[in-house]
Amino acid sequence: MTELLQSLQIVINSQLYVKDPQSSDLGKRILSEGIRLIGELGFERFTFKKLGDKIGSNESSIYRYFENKHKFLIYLNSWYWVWLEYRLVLSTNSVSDSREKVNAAIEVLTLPVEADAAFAHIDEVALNKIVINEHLKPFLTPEVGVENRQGYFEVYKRLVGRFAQMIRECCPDYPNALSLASTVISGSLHQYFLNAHLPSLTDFKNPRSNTEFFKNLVISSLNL
Amino acid sequence: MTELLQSLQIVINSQLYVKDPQSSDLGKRILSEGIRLIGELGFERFTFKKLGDKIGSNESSIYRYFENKHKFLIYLNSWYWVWLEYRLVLSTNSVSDSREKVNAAIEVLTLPVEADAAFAHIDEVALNKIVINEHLKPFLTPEVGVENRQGYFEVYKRLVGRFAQMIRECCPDYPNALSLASTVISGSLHQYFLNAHLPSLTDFKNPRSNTEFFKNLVISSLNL
DNA sequence: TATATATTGATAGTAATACTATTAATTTTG
DNA sequence: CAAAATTAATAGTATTACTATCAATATATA
Repeated sequence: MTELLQSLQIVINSQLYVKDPQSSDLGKRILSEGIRLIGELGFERFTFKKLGDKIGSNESSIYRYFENKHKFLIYLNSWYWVWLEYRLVLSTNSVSDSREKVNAAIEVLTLPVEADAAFAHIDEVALNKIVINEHLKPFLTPEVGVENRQGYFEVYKRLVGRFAQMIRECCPDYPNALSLASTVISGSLHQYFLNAHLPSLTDFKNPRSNTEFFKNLVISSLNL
Repeated sequence: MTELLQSLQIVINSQLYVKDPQSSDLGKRILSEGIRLIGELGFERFTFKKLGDKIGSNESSIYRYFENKHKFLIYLNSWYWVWLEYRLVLSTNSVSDSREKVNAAIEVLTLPVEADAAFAHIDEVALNKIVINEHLKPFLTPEVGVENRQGYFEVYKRLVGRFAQMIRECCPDYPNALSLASTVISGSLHQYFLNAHLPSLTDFKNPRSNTEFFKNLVISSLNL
């Protein structure tokens, strides 16, 4: 739980920012309006200049918080993963049956997000939309190896690792817990994306049916 | 089979190019060196100017074949999907047992690619590497809906649909054939990516173990 | 073979982007 | 109230993703 409590403050790898955006008013406006603007424009069209205009501030001021927009995106994704890990632990911690625990985990990882009043400057629903559309972009660059070594993806790896551990506890002989965990987490986001943009590639009818698909996938893979 | 033979010529949606690159020498050099250069630099750093230099030609000449590099990437991905569909049908057509057919399909869809001498100007192995790294980029843009309506992703959808159909024939009651098909195709590429760049997120040891993971996933989901 | 036509190459130019640098104005803090 | 920190405004740079124009060259046809 120590690890969890540490993350409950949503502490993000300090290499991802120049100045902690959660430490000032301007910083928080950068986060909240940045989330809104990326959701609106998509990440490619989003620029610090547009964000500066939107918050009645200046491009150069935003650069004092984030080195570049790539790191800004990784920051937002990291925030989301830490928050999701926190919700994952909340929902599974008290569940003793290992199979039920895996089911509870899949619900948190695949069901739609609801706003969390605990973090006023972050609209988790809007952030979830960004993650659905953009979560792979931090990875899909030639620098992924270097950035991984610098720990930019630590929190995502921790989330996958935690879910994989639950799978292992459920079924110690299953040899692909990590692959299954990463397939579910990334795959579910992908299904949401397909449903929104390329619906003929999915059977997604509603979030519940998607969750049942992944529950069935996991439970039957583990021969339960 | 008509559909297959039609694709055997690797006919690509003509909206994706200005002038058919398979119709001239320069066009073929654009394809073969373009594949090499994107593989080397990654798609973001790749430019038509650099490609022009590399093939001893000019930026402006490449623009006479492709409107922009985004369409060039979709073209390359489309080429790959048509070729994969062709190999998929070759490997499954003569298999009568529906379960074996699904297994054969998973092999084609997840095992590494080997060079195909039938298409001299395309290095399929290098193209496969590009698809692993970049196949989601055509989708992850705000224009995905429009481009989908223009048929840019037809061949990918046909491939997913064909695999889904095999799943249905294997198990008519299974309600998520499309989701399962898209999860396997996209998920396997993702596992290759993770193995290359973020290996702590996967159990991938070798291509064969990855294929077994997806076979197990499908077969157990279908209760076979 | 001459000539029209299509293809390719070279050069220049534009608007937008992703920044950096500098300095001035404002706010915070001690 | 003065010093320090923060923010805003402006200007500037290199690169990118193109477009436009025109010259050179290859090819097709009469």
